[in-house]
Amino acid sequence: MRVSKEKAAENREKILDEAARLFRERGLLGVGVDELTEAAGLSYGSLYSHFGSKDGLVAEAVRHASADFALRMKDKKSWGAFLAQYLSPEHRDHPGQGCSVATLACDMRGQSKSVRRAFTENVKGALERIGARMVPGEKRAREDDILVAVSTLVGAMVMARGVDDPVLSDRILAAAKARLRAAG
Amino acid sequence: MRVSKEKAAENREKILDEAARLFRERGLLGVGVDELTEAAGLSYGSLYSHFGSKDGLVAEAVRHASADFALRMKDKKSWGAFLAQYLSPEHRDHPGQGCSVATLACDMRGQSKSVRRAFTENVKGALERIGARMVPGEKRAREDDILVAVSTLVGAMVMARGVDDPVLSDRILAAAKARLRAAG
DNA sequence: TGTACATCAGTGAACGCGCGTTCACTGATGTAC
DNA sequence: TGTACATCAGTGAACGCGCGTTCACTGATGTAC
Repeated sequence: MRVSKEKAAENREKILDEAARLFRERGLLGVGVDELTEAAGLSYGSLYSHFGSKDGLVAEAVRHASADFALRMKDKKSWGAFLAQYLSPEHRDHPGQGCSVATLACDMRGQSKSVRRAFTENVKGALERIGARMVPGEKRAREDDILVAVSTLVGAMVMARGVDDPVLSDRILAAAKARLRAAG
Repeated sequence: MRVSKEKAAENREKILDEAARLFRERGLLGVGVDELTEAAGLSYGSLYSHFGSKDGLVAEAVRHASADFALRMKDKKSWGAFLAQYLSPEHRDHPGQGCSVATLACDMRGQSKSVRRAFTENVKGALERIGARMVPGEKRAREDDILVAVSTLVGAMVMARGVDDPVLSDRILAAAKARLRAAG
């Protein structure tokens, strides 16, 4: 049945929230449309009213996930505080609330142009936000320094999540943290 | 029909070769058993004679992919030669012959214990082989330096492959190369 | 060396299952009069 | 303000499709005598 415009906008936002979380937790291929809409308290048909297709939802959810993580990191203003949070076991163990670049980079394989474009925007946004934190005050960090720092952050997180050995996983995060602290 | 032991061993190896390539190209979820066996010139039933299940094949193929890449990099003896090859656009554009850690790290999400264990062995092997190249002669590189170098290599490759913007992609590789050259 | 037969690598029809998508339908919303 | 009705967000049965797996079968291999 029809619902009010306010309720419809709420429902759309709820689907995006759940999609941004579930896609980061289990990957773009790992979550089906029924589970996405059910998590938002709706039936699967409503996804097609709002987004046209799963691919359409994915493109929006990728952007939504990036905005969500940026918001969560907003209070980590210093480079040290940002690093400590990013390279923490908590971030590693809760990808659903974490960095969308680290969780979705590998999922870009075989995705549509619009999804890849959304992901690329996420990367550019992350470079900008992280670069702004690397040097206090006006002086901008060198572009290469930012690229290398983000590569190290993402690589450390991806590997720490991939390995089965908790000791090695912790060591990967700690090593990256120690190194990047010096770059700030 | 039954085939000779030599032919059976050959067929098994052919399946592993194709699986190691296809899994790196399109992900562990991106290739089905019919395609895997067809690429090896066999029918899908034969996979179950050799490996018991797709999961069984995946665990062996993950190891196989790592050994394949190690062999391809064997002649890149110096740190500089290794870096130039690893962070090249050629490596980025041909994941099927490339580093299994960079291609399969994100695919570990939701995999079985045996597959994750095989992947973790790959990571440890990569750390050892890369560490050996970082410092010429006897002196061993510091453990943290190796962990950071591998994180940066993997992160740069994962991001360079994920983004849609070829200029940004090249810049990610170049920045990591310039930085890591100094660490060698 | 020749024959009989047990072994087993490989085949492919058939299975249940979950996927993304379509579309006729429902009924509250919001508007026209 | 009250009534009639067009709109459209949301529903869920049904679709075709591809997946991983099972299993009865085939027939060349390799062994026992």
